[in-house]
Amino acid sequence: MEIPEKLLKPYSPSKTEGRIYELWEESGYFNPDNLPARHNEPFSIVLPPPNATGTLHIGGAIMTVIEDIMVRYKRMQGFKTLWLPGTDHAAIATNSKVEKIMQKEESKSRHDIGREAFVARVEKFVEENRGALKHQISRMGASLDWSREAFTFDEKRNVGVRTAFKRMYDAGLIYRGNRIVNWDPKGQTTISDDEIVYEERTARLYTFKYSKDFPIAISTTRPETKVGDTAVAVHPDDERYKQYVGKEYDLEFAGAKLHIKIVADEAVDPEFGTGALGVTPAHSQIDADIATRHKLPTIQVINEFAKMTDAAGPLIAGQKVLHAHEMVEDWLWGKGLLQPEDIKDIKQNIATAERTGGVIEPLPKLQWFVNVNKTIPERGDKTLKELMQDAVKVGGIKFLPERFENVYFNWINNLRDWCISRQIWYGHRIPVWYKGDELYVGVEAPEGGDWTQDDDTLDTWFSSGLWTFSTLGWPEETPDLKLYHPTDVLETGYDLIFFWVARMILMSQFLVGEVPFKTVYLHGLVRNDKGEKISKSLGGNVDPIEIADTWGTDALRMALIVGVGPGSDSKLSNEKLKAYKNFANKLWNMARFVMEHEASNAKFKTQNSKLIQELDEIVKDVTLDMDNYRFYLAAEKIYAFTWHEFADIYIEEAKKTGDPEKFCALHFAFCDLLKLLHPFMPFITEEIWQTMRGGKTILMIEEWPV
RNA sequence: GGGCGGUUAGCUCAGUUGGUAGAGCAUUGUCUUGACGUGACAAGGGUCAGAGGUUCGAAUCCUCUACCGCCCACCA
Repeated sequence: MEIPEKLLKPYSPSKTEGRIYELWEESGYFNPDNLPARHNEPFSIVLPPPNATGTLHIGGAIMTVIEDIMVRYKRMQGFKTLWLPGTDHAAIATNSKVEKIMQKEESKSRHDIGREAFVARVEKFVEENRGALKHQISRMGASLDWSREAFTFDEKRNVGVRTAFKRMYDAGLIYRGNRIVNWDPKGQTTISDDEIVYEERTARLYTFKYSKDFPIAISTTRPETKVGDTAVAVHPDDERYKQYVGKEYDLEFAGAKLHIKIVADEAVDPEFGTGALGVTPAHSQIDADIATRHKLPTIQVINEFAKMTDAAGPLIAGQKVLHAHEMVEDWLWGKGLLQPEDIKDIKQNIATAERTGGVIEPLPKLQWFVNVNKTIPERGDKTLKELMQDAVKVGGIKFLPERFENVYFNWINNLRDWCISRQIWYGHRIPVWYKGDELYVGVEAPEGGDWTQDDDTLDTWFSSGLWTFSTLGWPEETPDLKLYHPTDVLETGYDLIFFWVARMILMSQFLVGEVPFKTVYLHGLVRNDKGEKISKSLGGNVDPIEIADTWGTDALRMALIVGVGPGSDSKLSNEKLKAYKNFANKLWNMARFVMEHEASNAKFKTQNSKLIQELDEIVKDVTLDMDNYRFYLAAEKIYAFTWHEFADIYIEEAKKTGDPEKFCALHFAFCDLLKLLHPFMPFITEEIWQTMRGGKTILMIEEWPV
């Protein structure tokens, strides 16, 4: 056989990859509707939608690669394989990113340009980014069905979100309530419990009495909030304070008039500080809980701008929280209520907002919530919490690695009602309209004038939670939805268990009445040579496209996969990339050798060939690994066999003996090895296949060897 | 305060149900052999964190300890 010119030179990814991806796209086989008839049984994965804010980072690359491996494997096995792409509008992330850009470039805030102009601006930004993102995902070799591409904020998904809201509202699972929320003064919005990042800081713990006459000393790190106190709580068994429980005191503290009741509550730790807790119901979740139990009044003394309200009293009203802190401290010194020994440094976890870094200020606010503890008659009187537990306990969802199931259950046990309304502008507007005292909830705006829609938008995870079925056409009963839902595998990073995996289970269990997926494969974080976290926010950015340019996409894929089991963090090093780049070239030369020595006329008996016997073993072994999601092992095994058995032993042997039967066996085995390798190194294997077969068939849909 | 993960060759990591340790890279030596020097052959290198236990036998199971890392939690 004549050897093409290109095989005489080293393998060139840059001259190959674009052309091969086009070949695949033109074949139409990314779309399961176009697959040959043997592809019957469905297999589906939805791509975790990358944020439309930016470029593909290394975490997005590993996600893409793992899923592409699964999908290519299943497609070759004959499944009607759908891998559905999309992007996430990532409401809060995008909103704050555009705000940052505007602040930096024009020193303007979103309030300066108004809602409409701001949203238009964000949409423009998103449109520019989405195209780039698609290109980058394709560069990884992703065999995604682009004809079904979705966006969490497109019209169809919008209908899905409004429908979900309406159905949950009608079922009493969504309610509007005045409760303590996590307020981010910097981002000017509420955030959910999961969007809080705790930072350890040293804080000063002050111990003092409200006034000379008050019998009990309290401890606090935030004296300025004490103007909002309505009680002092002690442990019921605390002998020191038993005589005071039930008594009430009127006093003046830092210019504010307080009415303090002494209450006994189990939540108080008698060992901490003085064992007495000044209860500030408006600005602490635990205090709010105590206040509810003891029917205490709530006084809001801090506003949305982290300034003291008028209720804080004339001394500090209008002051910023930090300044008020100093003023109250000064007041305490001046009144002789504080001595140097009353101030201690303690370690404290301070709550900050994930996106803006702003210090969270708990505030009472009228917001929308998802009730996770309400029983649902149409779902067997279970609560959302229980439905989420059932999905894993009896619904058959398996986590990989299994240990994350405990993490999941632990999260559910601690779950409170989910605050879903946000005061940012970019996102799904809450489908609620008001007219006077009337309230209307609907998929579309109510008929007639005078209705005003709720200003708030929904938590971005509300729409992400619908992703497995909103992408398939829900709420319509589409053929796609019937065929591909529940999806087979959900593959994502373990850091998204709470944000996303749990929310998808919640939404699917209630809205569709089934689990959203059967297996959850969780990948770890990719770190650099030094073991540091590679992330956009921390700098030290590693661009997967740059790596693919330098080493070839196939080498990058192998480097990301080999030796990296689910759930474990990994390191990406140049040594590893080099090793697999070399492997690609080795494979290239094997192809040349096999083609040069093709002995198509020779007869050979496979049962007599040791190579073929060993090949059978490796096929069985690798197939078992693939079925059990051990891609890191499968890849390594094929690599080792191809190089160190097939090439080092069998090619050398054939060279020495010149036996035509041996060359024939080589040819046969090499074709199977290309198939085994294809999910991992799709570009070079397809390129070799095309060269050997003269473009007659396409490796992507060849049958997986058995 | 709970929970989880890690600790195996210089480096990065495998080791699926327990049977006297493996890979890649790195190091050293040999090979200017027409598939490939991005190669081949070969060599060196580990008391599998420590202690105890179960077992005929443990890197692998159990207990404890140490260090590193992560997650969760309403100690104000």
